[in-house]
Amino acid sequence: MTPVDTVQTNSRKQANIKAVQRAKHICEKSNVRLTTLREQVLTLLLDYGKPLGAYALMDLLEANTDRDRVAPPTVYRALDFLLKYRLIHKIHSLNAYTPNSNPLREDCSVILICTNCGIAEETPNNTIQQAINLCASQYRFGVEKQVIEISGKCGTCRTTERNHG
Amino acid sequence: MTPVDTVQTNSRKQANIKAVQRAKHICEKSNVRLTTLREQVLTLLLDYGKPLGAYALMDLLEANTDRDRVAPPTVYRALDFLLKYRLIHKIHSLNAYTPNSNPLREDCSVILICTNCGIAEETPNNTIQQAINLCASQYRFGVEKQVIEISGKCGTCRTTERNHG
DNA sequence: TACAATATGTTATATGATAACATAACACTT
DNA sequence: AAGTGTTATGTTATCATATAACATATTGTA
Repeated sequence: MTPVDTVQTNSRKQANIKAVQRAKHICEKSNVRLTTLREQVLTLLLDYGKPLGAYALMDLLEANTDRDRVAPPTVYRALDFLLKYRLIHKIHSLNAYTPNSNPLREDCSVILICTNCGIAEETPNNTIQQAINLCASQYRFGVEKQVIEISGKCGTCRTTERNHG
Repeated sequence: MTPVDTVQTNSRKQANIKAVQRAKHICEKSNVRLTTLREQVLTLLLDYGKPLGAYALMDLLEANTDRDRVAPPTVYRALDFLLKYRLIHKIHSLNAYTPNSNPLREDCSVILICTNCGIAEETPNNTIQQAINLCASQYRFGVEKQVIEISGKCGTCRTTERNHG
């Protein structure tokens, strides 16, 4: 697979390779296969560095692999698999997908989405998790899934704006 | 407009009428109009009692008003207006819309979505809001919008399950 | 009334996701 | 290695959600 056309530091490249290796280990432990397709999708998401929609992923698959045509079910099935094993997140407010930086973590992951640069940073947060659990218990609500997506300007973009614009 | 076909207690009917009145006041203060279409959409959402998708709303508009055909842009524009003035929320994890039970409140609204009965309950929550603000400030992230959607079983459904099933 | 601004109607199309069925790859048994 | 069940992918069609672009109508105001 040819590398996607984004600027990547060497350390990020290394981190992405490690993320794929971790994914492989997780799949092995669950006795499921990180097939070529699934690995390609995960790698594209890691390398791109920003959330990608399913159709953008289809285009990248066609551009960066030897596949000629990729139909929607192909990529959606790969995404479903990666979601199931918590290797990626779906960002509902963007209809886009992004790697899960820590698939084994159980608690709440908050996603900070920069409306300026498009980067979505994930952060574990026990405080928010506790607040949600308390809130839910007050309603006797049994939590199964939670979507926490914060949009705004990231620190980097805010600093840049202050200096230039 | 004929009432939508759902069971409604008198107190809920009254509450919904008041919610529409509040919406009118809010629009007056902002010098914008809660037109017939917009009021119909808001009323349908209030009466239905559960989140509704845009296309379901189109069907209900056709069924419950004297409109013959309602095209997508018609309902989406009404939804955009109601969203802008915070009279409704979009639930991203469902692609559906639900009334905002307190349009004037500024802080975080958490939405508890029951996967069993479909009811989405909204709850203001200062604790979660503070936790989010703290989390964001640690990343020097400037919050503009937040989506907090919790899915699971509501208290009522859990009680019913315990007794019957 | 005439005008500008706002709102709605109408047609077409973009974007996101899945159903249903066919084929291929894998993994296990004999 | 051949057969068999399971898992994964390919393929076509379609559903579901949302918007662009332009036409017409309604409203508020000079």
